[in-house]
Amino acid sequence: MEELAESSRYQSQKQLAIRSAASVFAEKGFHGASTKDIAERMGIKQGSLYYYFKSKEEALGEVCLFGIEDYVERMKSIGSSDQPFETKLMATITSHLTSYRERNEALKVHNDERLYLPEDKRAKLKELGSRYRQQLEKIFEEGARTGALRGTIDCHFAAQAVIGMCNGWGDIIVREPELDLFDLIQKCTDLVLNGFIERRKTRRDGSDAVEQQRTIKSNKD
Amino acid sequence: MEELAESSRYQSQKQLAIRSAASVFAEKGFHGASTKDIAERMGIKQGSLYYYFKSKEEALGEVCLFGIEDYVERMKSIGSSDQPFETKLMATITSHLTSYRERNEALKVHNDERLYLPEDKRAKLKELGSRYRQQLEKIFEEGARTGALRGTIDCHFAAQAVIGMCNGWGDIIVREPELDLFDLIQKCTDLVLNGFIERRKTRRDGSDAVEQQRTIKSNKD
DNA sequence: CCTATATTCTATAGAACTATAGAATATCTT
DNA sequence: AAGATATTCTATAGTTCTATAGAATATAGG
Repeated sequence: MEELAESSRYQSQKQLAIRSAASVFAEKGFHGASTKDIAERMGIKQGSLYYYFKSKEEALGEVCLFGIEDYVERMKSIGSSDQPFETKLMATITSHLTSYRERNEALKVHNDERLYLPEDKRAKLKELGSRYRQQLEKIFEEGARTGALRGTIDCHFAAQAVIGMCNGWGDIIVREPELDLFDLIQKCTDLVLNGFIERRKTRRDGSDAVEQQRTIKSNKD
Repeated sequence: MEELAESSRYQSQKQLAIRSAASVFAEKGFHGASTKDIAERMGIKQGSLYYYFKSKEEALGEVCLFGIEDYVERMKSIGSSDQPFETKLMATITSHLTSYRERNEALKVHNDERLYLPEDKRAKLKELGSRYRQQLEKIFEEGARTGALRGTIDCHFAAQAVIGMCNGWGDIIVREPELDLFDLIQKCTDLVLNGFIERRKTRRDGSDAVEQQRTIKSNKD
């Protein structure tokens, strides 16, 4: 009688509260956003907001964690699916980029405002992020085992680089609603798989021509 | 007699003020950082800070613009140098990643706190960022012209993706001082040039085998 | 309609923060 | 040393913000 009351109009405002907070945090940053701003966006008075959150930090916490579990879960199911490496990679990139459009404010906040979170939530968020990265790392490791990847690939690096690149598109995706997300997903996947350089030229010597990757001259020091 | 007084101890504190502000902004965010925090990190009292900045926003502005022109300039000189595409790309990645270690707080602030800047500085920063991206885009375009790049590469995408990936390493570079930056630079360059997948298998059919890039199956809809 | 519960409101205490003014001290130049 | 300039300090006005308490209103179920 008190656990789940989905049917009534009661309780239904909590999600609106989280979304309002997310949107104001995204716009003004955590400290720039006042509880008055959030309440007004939600259509209530400043004091009333404390019915939903017992502090501003808690509001940020709920915003940051809102839906993130699902997101990590999705990553996990991609990893354990039966698809070839290329497909898993593309699915990951799809999931990551798409989520920016689906829940833009929340993710933007998640990226920028971690540091204002109370310690426990920050730890949880860090752990979820780490789980997410490890999941992707496993996909790369499997790709390496099955020979889909070049042997020299550092899987830890690879996972981090892909996540970084995807996050780099986050702001742009949020700012430019007309951007063709599917096109972007394909290009990102293509970059990660194939890189940018041409490989037309065939070897002149009779060697095995196992690798045609170009190496780059070090210009260190 | 009033323009340049480099030798005296006067004037020398301004840079410290900017660095202090940068470091506190990076830690706590713009609104989270109080002028008291900044002053204390600098070793002076709160009120004294206003000798250097006439407002907190101005401090943020100086932090964000501090050194950025040089940075964009360096990018330009890379672009106009006489090196092959691969070298230019690596130089870009080197410059970008190295700058995080050199001036970590300032760049972190630059990424996160743009939105609190007064309009004019924000515009300037946006313009500098845009110049930076265009410069990199030109390098890609030249690579495409000379045949170093695959014909299908979208240079605008490419520039943005590389910048995004580099920024993704920013936090990590700042947080982990023991990280081997040169190793990271090489891996990033390698990824962008070659991608991750193996290309060992040679074609069975007698075709020209011009491209061995794998394409990925669309799983849209 | 009545009771219980959920939601919102008003009003405010108390804390923190920005920016300014003017006095005080330090450093430079001659 | 003396005057000029640069830097820092103290003290404070005025503003804004968070969080709480308790009253008021809305909704649900019998």
